[in-house]
Amino acid sequence: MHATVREKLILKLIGDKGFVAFEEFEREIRASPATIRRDLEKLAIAGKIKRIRGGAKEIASSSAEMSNGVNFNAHLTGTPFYENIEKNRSQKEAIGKAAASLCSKGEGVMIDGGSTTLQMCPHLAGLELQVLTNSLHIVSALIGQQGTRVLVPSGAVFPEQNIILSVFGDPGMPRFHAPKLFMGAASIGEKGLMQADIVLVAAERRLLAQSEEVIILVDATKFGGPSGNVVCELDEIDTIITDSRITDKTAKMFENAGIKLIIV
Amino acid sequence: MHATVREKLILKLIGDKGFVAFEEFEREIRASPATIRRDLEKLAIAGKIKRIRGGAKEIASSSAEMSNGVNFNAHLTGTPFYENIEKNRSQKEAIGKAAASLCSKGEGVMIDGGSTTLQMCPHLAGLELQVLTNSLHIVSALIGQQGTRVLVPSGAVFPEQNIILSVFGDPGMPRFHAPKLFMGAASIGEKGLMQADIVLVAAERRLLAQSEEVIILVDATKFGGPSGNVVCELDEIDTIITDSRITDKTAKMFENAGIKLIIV
DNA sequence: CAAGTTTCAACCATTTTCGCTCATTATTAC
DNA sequence: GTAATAATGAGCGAAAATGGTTGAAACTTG
Repeated sequence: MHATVREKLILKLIGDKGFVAFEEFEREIRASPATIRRDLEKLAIAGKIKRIRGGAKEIASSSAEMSNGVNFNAHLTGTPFYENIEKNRSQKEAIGKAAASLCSKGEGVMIDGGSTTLQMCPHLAGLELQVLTNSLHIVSALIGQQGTRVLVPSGAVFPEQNIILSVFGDPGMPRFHAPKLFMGAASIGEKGLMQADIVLVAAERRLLAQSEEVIILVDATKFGGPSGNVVCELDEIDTIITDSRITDKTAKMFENAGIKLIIV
Repeated sequence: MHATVREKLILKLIGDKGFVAFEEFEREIRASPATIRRDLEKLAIAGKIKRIRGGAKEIASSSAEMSNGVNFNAHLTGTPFYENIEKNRSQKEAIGKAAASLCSKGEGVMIDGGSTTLQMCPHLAGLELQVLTNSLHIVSALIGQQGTRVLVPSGAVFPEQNIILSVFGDPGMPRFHAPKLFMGAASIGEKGLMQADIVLVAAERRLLAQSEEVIILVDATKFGGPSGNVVCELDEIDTIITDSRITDKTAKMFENAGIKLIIV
């Protein structure tokens, strides 16, 4: 059996079942264990699959166990990302549109990555913004827009999250300072804004340091969610845009913290 | 059996199954293995098929192979860039492979954007390189590779060329310094290396300033091409990788300029 | 936490495949 | 008909892929 055939078969098996045990590969593929292992390693290095002890699984399911954070990685492989996009889609669209309407023509803004902030992008066309973002998803969403200037910081690309993050400790984009920062979140509550992934935390803190007005985009399912890593306290947040499913109690809590609430 | 008949048969077999093992060619074609190999090589050079060890497969899945990252190219479909990828494709693949073999494990390198340098990327998997690039095409080709670290400079995204270029005049990535720079070209001749687009010139001069060894990847159709903007003189170039269609006269000219020539 | 089991990666031997050279055969030109 | 050129076939050394073995690492169980 030839290498290309084995490769296709492996990808097919994993595509079907999500996870495939090594034993199953041995059964399905007419080749020695050593060869199968080599194939798996090659595919893992190429980023097509993820090897785990006892077999191999698709890339996507690795981020599914990253619990409920904004799933950037899924954008790479397809289905789970679209699930995430579809989740609360109409709310996210409305939130994104409202966020876009806060931008003035020609302004410079920063946009953090996430499935909610991503929904801003279609509405930014024609505003002639200068957008600084560290998210490659945002870059790809904005790159075709005429008149929108996209800026990125220097740094290393983190493929799991698809963001650019300077590893030197410096901001990576020293000369840019924006009045507004649009940011998503895994969850938000009394203790502040939280992300599940610490890489995202590091990235977002960089952006926070360079911004004046912080605007958070979250659908109402994110309130009081599971614990995570605190990105910032509530008093660093200026505005929250969310949907109407927010409870009065939660709304009151944010208003007491001095946060402006926009409900769409 | 006549050459033209064999050729048609080969293309038919590959068209049907996608991948055909060499053994199968031997069975279907009444000719010696040596002849079949020669036919395959001819077709591969012509860009009709793709040879791989153990047989040959169809050329398809050009971007599918490397598009497991974010799609920065949606706005570029139908542009000259895609035509360029197909032009002299097999030569570019061979050149890219040779260029990749110059990299040592764990090394830090810079890769300029272009349809030829893009062909390096699949061969870089597993080398655990630190790659600095200003080309989003290169980023998306490398982003899925486990172990390959991708670095980008800060700056504005130029959508026409899909590159990141600092508009402040600074290098955008001050702390990175790489031993090797891999670069393409629109044409190259006695006056030096040339690009048609002045944005590319600006971007490449930044990279040149941070590199020690400059390696140029050009297929042989680029020699003595049309006039353009000079990126650098010949004496700044250390190595040129090209295909065997280079003329003796041109080869002599480069060697006289002290350039090491690698012909694939 | 210790013993036992499973899984894995690294190593080496074997097989397969490839590119090169050279001899042979077919084709063309004169 | 003969010479010259191109195409084909065969053999050989090098490179790549594969298979098997072994010792280490990770996980499990008592």
